[in-house]
Amino acid sequence: MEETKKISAAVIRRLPRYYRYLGELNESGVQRISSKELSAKMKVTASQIRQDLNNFGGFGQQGYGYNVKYLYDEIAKILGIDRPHNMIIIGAGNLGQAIVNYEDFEKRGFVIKGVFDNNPEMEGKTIRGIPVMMMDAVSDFIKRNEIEIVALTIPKKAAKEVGKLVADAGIKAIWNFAHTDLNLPDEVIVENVHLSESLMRLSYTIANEGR
Amino acid sequence: MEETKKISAAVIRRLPRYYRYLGELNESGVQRISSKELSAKMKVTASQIRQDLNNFGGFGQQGYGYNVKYLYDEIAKILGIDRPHNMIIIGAGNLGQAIVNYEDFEKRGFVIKGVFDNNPEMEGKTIRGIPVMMMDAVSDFIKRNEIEIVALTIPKKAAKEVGKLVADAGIKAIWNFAHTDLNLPDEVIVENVHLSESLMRLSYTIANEGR
DNA sequence: TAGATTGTTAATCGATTAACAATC
DNA sequence: TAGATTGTTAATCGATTAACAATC
Repeated sequence: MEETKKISAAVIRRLPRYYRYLGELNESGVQRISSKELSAKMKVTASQIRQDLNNFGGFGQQGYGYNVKYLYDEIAKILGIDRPHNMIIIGAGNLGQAIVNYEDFEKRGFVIKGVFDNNPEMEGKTIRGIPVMMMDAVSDFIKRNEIEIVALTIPKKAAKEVGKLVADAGIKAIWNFAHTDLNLPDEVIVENVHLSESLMRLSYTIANEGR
Repeated sequence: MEETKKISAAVIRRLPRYYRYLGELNESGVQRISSKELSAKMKVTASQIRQDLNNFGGFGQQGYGYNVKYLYDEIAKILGIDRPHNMIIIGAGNLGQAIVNYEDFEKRGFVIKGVFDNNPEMEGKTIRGIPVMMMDAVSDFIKRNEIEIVALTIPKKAAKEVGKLVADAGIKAIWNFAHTDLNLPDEVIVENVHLSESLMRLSYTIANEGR
């Protein structure tokens, strides 16, 4: 709530990657690391690492470097993954099922409480033990189960409408896999995963390689 | 091959979004649009649109704006999606199947020629008519079928090794869904889709909202 | 203590926005 | 022609890198 300075999107984009590397170092039993060593591993400058981290506090120690486990835990706090987040999936197609079945999200505290679809044949089924429900139940479910996040894995055509529906139901954030922008009020957080755009960037690089 | 000036990653990141909006305008029968109108729709500045496009050429006309269909086609060329790209999927799990079943990629010219896995039970099966083959056949298949792109939808543990395998087989680009960096030679293009990092960024925004 | 490495300020580099002459 | 809007240069803003004093 204090909100001193605004953290740039570029920094936020890098944070999960730091977190991943620190997690791996921690797993391997590494206890300390300097920005220089980490920079070599991650192929970024040591200066950038120090600048990025110092947006959030002084986590290191002169002459020593950073304690891996400590920094790892601090970044978890910054990322807000030091506590669970309730999530539902809307769209029980292949992609929705892939997300449900990918257990690592749950390990990170993203708890999938339900899956929703509008195909009556799916009703009553479960995916990895999680019940599939019909769309008419979604608003109620969000309110009663303190759902913070909706993963939208439905076709583009329906996405704007369903986005509005869950926004009205009080969802905090939408993880949007539909190939469209949702155009919701500013207080609804939207994180887009546009796979087709990613594939086009790849194609661009192929077409224009030679760097 | 002429390679005049280097296009920044920021511009490339925006190109597919322009392409998407222009496609939609074209579908709706809109024939011309000014940078100002487009900027209002896309919520970017008109200046940025003009600057971005002028990296690749003068596609507009003073006093008129841009011809939607023409610009759409030109961006397709820039993105290299004016010709087909052969692709294989390695990893026939939920995510791999989701990509195979998502027909829009094929519409854009990304032709999936095969799916590979190391689970013997999958051998001989097909997904949307595309055969699932075993990993020992992958190198040969790449060479014989002019495969340009590999989508890697396998667990992190195996990803580096398989990445090296397909790089050695002469693949141009890897669309990497594994939660790891591949560390391949520079000539191999890697486009990462790290879903867990996307979800953490979303979580960050929840934890630090109030902008 | 001497050496190492952070935290932070300053310098550089690059990207975005503004402005406007060119021109359709 | 007059009005509109691009293409492009200049100004601003922000992000990255370099440098180094502080300090463990």
